[in-house]
Order: sequence, then C-alpha cells, then structure tokens
Amino acid sequence: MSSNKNNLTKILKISGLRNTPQRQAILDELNRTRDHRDVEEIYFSLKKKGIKVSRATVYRTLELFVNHYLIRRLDLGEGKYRYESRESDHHDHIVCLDCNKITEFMNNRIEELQEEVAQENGFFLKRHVHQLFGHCLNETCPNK
Amino acid sequence: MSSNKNNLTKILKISGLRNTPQRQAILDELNRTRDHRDVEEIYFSLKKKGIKVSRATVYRTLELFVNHYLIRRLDLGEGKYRYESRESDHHDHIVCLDCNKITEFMNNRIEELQEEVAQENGFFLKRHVHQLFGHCLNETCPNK
DNA sequence: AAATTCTTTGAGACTCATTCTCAACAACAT
DNA sequence: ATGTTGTTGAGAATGAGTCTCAAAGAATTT
Ligand SMILES: [Zn+2]
Ligand SMILES: [Zn+2]
Ligand SMILES: [Zn+2]
Ligand SMILES: [Zn+2]
Repeated sequence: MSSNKNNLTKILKISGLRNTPQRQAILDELNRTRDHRDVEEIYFSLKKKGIKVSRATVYRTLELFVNHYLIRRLDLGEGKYRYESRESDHHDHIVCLDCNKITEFMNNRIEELQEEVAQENGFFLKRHVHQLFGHCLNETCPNK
Repeated sequence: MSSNKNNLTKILKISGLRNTPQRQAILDELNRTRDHRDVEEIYFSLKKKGIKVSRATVYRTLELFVNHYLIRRLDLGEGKYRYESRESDHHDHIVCLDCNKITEFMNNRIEELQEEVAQENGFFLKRHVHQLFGHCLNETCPNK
C-alpha cells in the first residue's frame, strides 16, 4: 500500500500531476478486488469508508487512470461504464443474461485470429471489444 | 416494396400490432442501404423525404424491430446506438479510429471458438459483441 | 515554517441520448 | 361507418457523464 502510494505519486509526477487522497483512495479501491464496478458503486464504497470525495472527482480520476493505463474501462452495453484493476492480465468477458455474473476468459487463438482479420481488412489493430452473453448454469442463477 | 409491406403487416399482426406509414418507412429506410445509422440520421432521412414522423416514434419503432429480429442494433462505444438492416448475414465490425469507417467481417473459426469458450465456462451462448478498433490504410483517411 | 504557484476538488449547472406521459389520432375488425 | 384499441407527437423526465469556477490544498521555494 505504501509502495503503491509512492508508485502512484511517481507516475503522476511524470505528467506534472499531483497525488491526492482522493486519487489514491480510488486506485486502492479498484485494486482491492477483481470486480467490475460502475461509478456509483465506487463512489458509495468510498463514501462508506468516510473518504471525502465527489462524483465529479470519481469521474475525472477514473478517466485519468484509464488514460495512464492504471485501470481498464469496459462497456458491457448497460449504458454506463464499468472499471477494473489492471493487476490482472488481458482478458475478455462472458456475461450471464439472467444473473449478470461476469466471468473472465482469455483465448489465445481468438486473439491471433483478431490480428489476422484486421490485417486481411487493411487495418492496424489497436484494441478490441469482445463480449459473450448467455445463460450460466449456476444453481443460484434465477434462470435455473 | 408492396410485398414488403404485406410482410411487415403480417409480422406485426401476429403480435397484435398494427402497421403504420411510420413503421413501414423506417423499415424501408434501413433496408435501402447497408449502412450503420444512428437515430438522428434515420430521423432526418425520413424528414427529408417528407415523411411525418417524430423522434419518439423512431426510437420506439427501432426497438420494436430489434425485438422482432427485423433489424440489428449495434453499440460501437460512441454513447449511442447504430442500426442496420437484417438483410445481410451475421457479421462483426472493424472500426477505424481515425476516419470512423466501419468494415464488416465474419470469421467462422472465431464463431466456433466463441461457442467453445462459452461451454468451457458453463454458459449457454446467446449472442456476442465483437468489435476491432484500429487504423485503416485508406488513402483518404486523415491518418495517412 | 511560510509564502508561492499551480493543480485539484466540490457543487451544481449542463449536455445528450433515450425513455416516459398522455391526449389526440388512426388501424383494423365487424 | 363505427367502435375498440394500438400508435403517434410534443415535450417533460431520466440518467450517465461533462463542464464551470471559486475555494482548497499539493508541491516547491524561500
Ligand atoms: Zn446466471
Ligand atoms: Zn475483467
Ligand atoms: Zn481510417
Ligand atoms: Zn454491419
């Protein structure tokens, strides 16, 4: 945590930016779990911990961190973004249409084929959005 | 067009719904091209043709058609939806980050692997969102 | 430690896509 | 032609996200 704090301060300093309690708290909050959280969830988690922060700052900070590759932003088609820690490796997501459970997957062959498809179509691939939607087989899922 | 009209009327009737000039015009407008259009584009195309229609009806009708599998809705992460005709076969999209050109692709191996991934993770796959983003090699692209 | 500089924050106004409300309108069956 | 009931239009409402600007506060210098 302490090394983490120094780390963030350094990363920001390179761009002439300052570390603040709010920024540190938001990064810690995301790195604490592997969840995929939206802005309201993050905002209320911080509030519950007694951290003085506003929604505007949460929005601004998340965008800052996405641009500095400290976190990932994902759009699961819900009309709002979710954010996750970047402490895990690259992966894509499967979402249950019934219980909204988000499962991560990574398939090397698919990643290779994405490169091939881009090349075949005259594109230099920068990034991709890949999500599967279906019904999970969980006992706890309302579907079962 | 006439057979198309009868067609739409039949499809709607099954659900106890009525065909109207607005609904027919919106479907015709989308089937006329293979473009991926947003609501404003569709709305103004209809207006330009002198068709009496409101934004509310365009929104409502597009959702109705998506639910009845008459058109497809896509979310390219622009903060708004685009719609396309369903007269083409299933495909996914590559988008140029510079000129926003949308190119369609279809890779059978990827589609198979999506099924495998879903199965491996205990999901029954219903649909997927798959988009590639990169730089196109077009001469007319501002990037070149 | 205090002063200085310049970034960051908070509160609320604002934007924009989309949804909702409800009275007027118009398909369609008989 | 009439009645029933689905549909439309106009504008209000919603909700995520952005913007504004004065006050607060990091980081640096003295
Ligand atoms: Zn489930
Ligand atoms: Zn994830
Ligand atoms: Zn391009
Ligand atoms: Zn397409």
